[in-house]
Amino acid sequence: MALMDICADCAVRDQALCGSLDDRELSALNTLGQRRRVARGESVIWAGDESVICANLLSGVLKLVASTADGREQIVGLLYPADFVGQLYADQADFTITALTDAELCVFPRKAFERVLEDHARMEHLLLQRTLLALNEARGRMLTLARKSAEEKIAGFLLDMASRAGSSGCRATPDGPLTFDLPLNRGQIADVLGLTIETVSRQMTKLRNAGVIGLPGGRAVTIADRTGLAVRAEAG
Amino acid sequence: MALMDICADCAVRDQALCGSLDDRELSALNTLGQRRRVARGESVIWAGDESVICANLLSGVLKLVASTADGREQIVGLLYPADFVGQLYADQADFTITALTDAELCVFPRKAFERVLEDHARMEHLLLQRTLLALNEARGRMLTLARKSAEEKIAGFLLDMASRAGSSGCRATPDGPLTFDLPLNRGQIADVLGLTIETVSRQMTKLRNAGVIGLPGGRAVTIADRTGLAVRAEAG
DNA sequence: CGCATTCTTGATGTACCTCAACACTAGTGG
DNA sequence: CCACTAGTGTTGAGGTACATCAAGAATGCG
Repeated sequence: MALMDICADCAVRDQALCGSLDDRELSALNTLGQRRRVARGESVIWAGDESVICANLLSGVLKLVASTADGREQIVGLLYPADFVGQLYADQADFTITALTDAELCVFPRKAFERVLEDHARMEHLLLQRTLLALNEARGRMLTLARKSAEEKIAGFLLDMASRAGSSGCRATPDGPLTFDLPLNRGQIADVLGLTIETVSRQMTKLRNAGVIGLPGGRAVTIADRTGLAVRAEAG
Repeated sequence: MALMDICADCAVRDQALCGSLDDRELSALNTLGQRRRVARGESVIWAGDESVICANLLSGVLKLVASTADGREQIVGLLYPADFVGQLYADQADFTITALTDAELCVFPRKAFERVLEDHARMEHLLLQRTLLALNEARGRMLTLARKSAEEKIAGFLLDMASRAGSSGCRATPDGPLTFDLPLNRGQIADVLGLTIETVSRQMTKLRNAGVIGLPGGRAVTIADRTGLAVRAEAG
């Protein structure tokens, strides 16, 4: 049956909220869910619009953007595969959600998903735990945004991205040099860290000149001296 | 019975998470809960310590503080009566929680409270909704911290505090002058907004000189021109 | 009243922003 | 294969908002 197929070949079947459901329960969600591809740069949800959909992210990276009336922007969260997308129990969306890379979603009508949640305590419990984690992360980020220097912000960000890239590759050498591609361009990094493009660029070359990282070209970064980076992330 | 008494005279019985329980269910919590008074300045939970307790806040205001290794601090949240206090499903506390005013708590062992939550889907649901609200607020605050000017931060903060003070008093004149006491001193306001004491002070007197607010003395503030304040909160 | 704390105000410094030019990369079509 | 272009990243010069350092002034408590 076609409906079952969309979960059968789901790359995040076990990591996403759906992981809490058995095959029988999953079929209920199946009738609601719909696969959707979005291109890099395309928005999934606009701040201010009615909150009608939510989704599981299957592949790609999304950004969660808050902005002022006069157009200043701040990325308040990044969403990775298996993350839950959207605002439940809210009439309006507070943040704009846009694809940073081509991405694939499993989209649900918001209200219908909330109803499913009501009947599945384990799934709601998982969502609670994720939300608590996200809240802690957001609060940690408040400290970074408000109190850390540009150098500390960049160093911390690169460590974050490295651990994320490293975990998926499951490297044998946790302390050796690691090279990976950033999913964000300089402007987006600036939007994450509350800086400007120029400051991001300058700090990156400063770290390269210090021999702590390498910048082989494109969006690639190599972590040459992880402890050096960690030191700069903590005090500056 | 003495156990029942601690809920019977609870000031936040209906607003707190317990509001989701009927009298019978409440007695179960009763056997776990314990009233505790804390003095202004006293800490309830320390960052890095094992997360062994949680609580409902009955009266007073608490601050949630994140800090760097070298002592820079950021208040990442304020807790008011009926708010839930503590970190569930975590071994360690990530933030220090300290009383800004004398306060009263209804304290529970964390693990025991988690077990109660398991059996009471409605309470867990309430907690989820609160957590989602807190997450949205934290994300909004990220925009403020990273992208707004000192004037915008102060104006927005005063509007926040005014609406909080106004709502409890249930004023008849939403647009007339409103006077209230800030629960925070200048240093704490600075810690909330990611500024310094001096900048907070300067911006306050600037707003007073502009006729937008009055500073009658002590920690009192009067909102003289709410729309003027709102304008300054949005663009500056 | 006297002492400690908090708040205000001033002078100076600096980290980051802004504006501007240039270099690199990648994709397109001749 | 190489110009052509648009997007992205780098580097420089200069400005500014806020921090820092340093005195006083006001407040509040014993």
